[in-house]
Amino acid sequence: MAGGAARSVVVAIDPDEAVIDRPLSYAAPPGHGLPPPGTRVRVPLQRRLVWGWVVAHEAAPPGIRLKPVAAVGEEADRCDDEALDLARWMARRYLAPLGAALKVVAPPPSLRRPRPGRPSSESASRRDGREAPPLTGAQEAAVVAIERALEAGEHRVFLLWGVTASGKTRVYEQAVASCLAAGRSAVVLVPEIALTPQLVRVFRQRFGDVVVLHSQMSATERRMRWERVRSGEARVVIGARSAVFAPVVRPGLFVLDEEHESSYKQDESPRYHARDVAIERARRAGAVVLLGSATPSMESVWQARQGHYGLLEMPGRIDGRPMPSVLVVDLREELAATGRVSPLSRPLHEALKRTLEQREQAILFVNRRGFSGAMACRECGHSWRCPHCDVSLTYHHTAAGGRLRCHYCGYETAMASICPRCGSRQVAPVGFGTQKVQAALAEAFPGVPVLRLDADTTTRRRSHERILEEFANSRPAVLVGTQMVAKGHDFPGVTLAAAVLADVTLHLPDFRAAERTLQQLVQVSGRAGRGERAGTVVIQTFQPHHHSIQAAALGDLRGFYAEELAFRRRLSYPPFGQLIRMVASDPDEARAREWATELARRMEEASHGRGVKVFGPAPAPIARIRDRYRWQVVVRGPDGEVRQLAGAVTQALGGRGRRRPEAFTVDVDPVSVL
DNA sequence: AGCACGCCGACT
DNA sequence: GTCGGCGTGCTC
Repeated sequence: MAGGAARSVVVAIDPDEAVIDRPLSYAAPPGHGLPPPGTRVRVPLQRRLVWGWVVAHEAAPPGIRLKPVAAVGEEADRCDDEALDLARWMARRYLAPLGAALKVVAPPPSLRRPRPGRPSSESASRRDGREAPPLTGAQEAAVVAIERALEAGEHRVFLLWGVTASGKTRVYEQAVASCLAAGRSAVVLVPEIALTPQLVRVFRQRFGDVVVLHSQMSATERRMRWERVRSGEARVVIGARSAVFAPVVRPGLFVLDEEHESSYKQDESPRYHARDVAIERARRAGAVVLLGSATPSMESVWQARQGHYGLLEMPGRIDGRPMPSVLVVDLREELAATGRVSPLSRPLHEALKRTLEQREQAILFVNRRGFSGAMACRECGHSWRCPHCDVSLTYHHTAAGGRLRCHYCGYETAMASICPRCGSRQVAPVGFGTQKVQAALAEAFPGVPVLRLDADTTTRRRSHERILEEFANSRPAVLVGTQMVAKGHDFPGVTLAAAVLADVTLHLPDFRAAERTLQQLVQVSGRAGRGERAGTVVIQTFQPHHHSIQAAALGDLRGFYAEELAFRRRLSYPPFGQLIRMVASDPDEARAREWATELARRMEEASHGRGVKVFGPAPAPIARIRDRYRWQVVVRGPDGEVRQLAGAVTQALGGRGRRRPEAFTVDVDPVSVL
């Protein structure tokens, strides 16, 4: 480059190719100008070539001979300015590397050139005009409010707080129709796409060309669908978390169904929350966000109460159907009366019997997969633990006999019959998981189909759908499962829903424990009585008077939210303050500990007088996973401020000096501090 | 002195 | 992720 101010490009390296914590500078490719920001480029790094994205231009740093960009990617793989700006926002908002943020907003990699013009296997013709039932008054009111905002083209966020079976899906559907009528596109997010085939069917029938995005797609398929969205050919997208980045043309509406679900938070870098990303995209595009839930997050309820979100309430079920009646079973009394704790208490057994005799269906929610909780020795209390993680092993029934399995690293070993510590043969699994409940049901109600839905039964493709379909077609039948049974299904034949042990989530050392428990119980309850016949709910617990359980039983959500918000305010927890969790992990415990200690010291030092509180350093609640020791620091403080502080401190610490731990993660707004 | 190995920091 | 530099500790 001859004389003058030589310019160079700043490139963020694709984090899958190399983990580089700062962008690197390169000279223009030989014989070309500087590729514009967003361009995918291949650049030399040491002795290889890696992919990255141009993120800026700058004056070439003096005194360094820059290597030139080796190749420029295709125009179709370029990140447009909108996506690039969103990535920059995410990197700041979540203290994530820009490369990681770009990875999720960029066009998915195209392996082969997509054949143009060939319609994708899923595309369907438009079938508008389906006979839809008329809207209820509450639905109508909600739709009108949303339509007004859409017509005005203004950015608004609505919280659609409707009890289970109040018909929220119909509101989404109408909102999408209005959005399309306004010439704009809509993105509908659901917690897990595999669990919502019904929603997809309804939307296909109504809107025809609906693009579904999910993680089990091949790369080619994903790219083809993505292109159809970007071109404006498809204007309705349904998908899980990552679909929030769908490159819709003129976005007008973002819907988040079950907005309180923690699956909207990505648990790897960039640790974004789809709700926040949707709101940010909508703000930039002048679009509407519709957050729907029967049990909204504390954050959204607070925003609505502050008047920042419009509140749309639907307090009754469609067709005036009654809310189910709830029975709380005190397991302490069961224990006293029967001398043991069975997953099926006498009242639950009775309720199941009635339900199955009437050829109706039941759903049982169990908090733990596998057969039981920990394996323990009755004589000396010894419990079997994973040699690689600080957790108990869980007993599973398999074809190969009893196995003890670690739910964190997958370690597995044969079931023991003798205690290694005291030699006793009195060793048995304690507590119960989905497998044990399934077995107990099969024994108590021979001949009745008992289906199980959990992480162990849904490893294969489409297994979710198959299990749910089989359940839908069997009467009587029981479905047993982990949280996935509670998520938004609409089985009109279900008249009984039960939480087998409601307390489990209450014991977690997490400030959201009460909120989670309430949400789970209300969602479980919501599965019962959605059809013609009224529903019954059974909640089994050792703490029948806990406010989460009482609120779920009485349906007193207002009371619960008021109480819980007061508690959060008192302790400056979200939504009244922001949390950031930082975890250092390393095979060498001292290294993890020392890093966390230095981090806490610097945070403490920098936080003076800024209302920031530092917790730790402390071993993480699960202090070791896969032989990595984990030490954490949690900071809490005013929104934004604490983030800025954590950003500055981690960056300073990341410089030279102390030996870095093998992994160091920063989680802004963690869903749990576990 | 010469060399293998593991650890650590840097990568434009 | 992957490379080279360097210190440690062993061998010739």
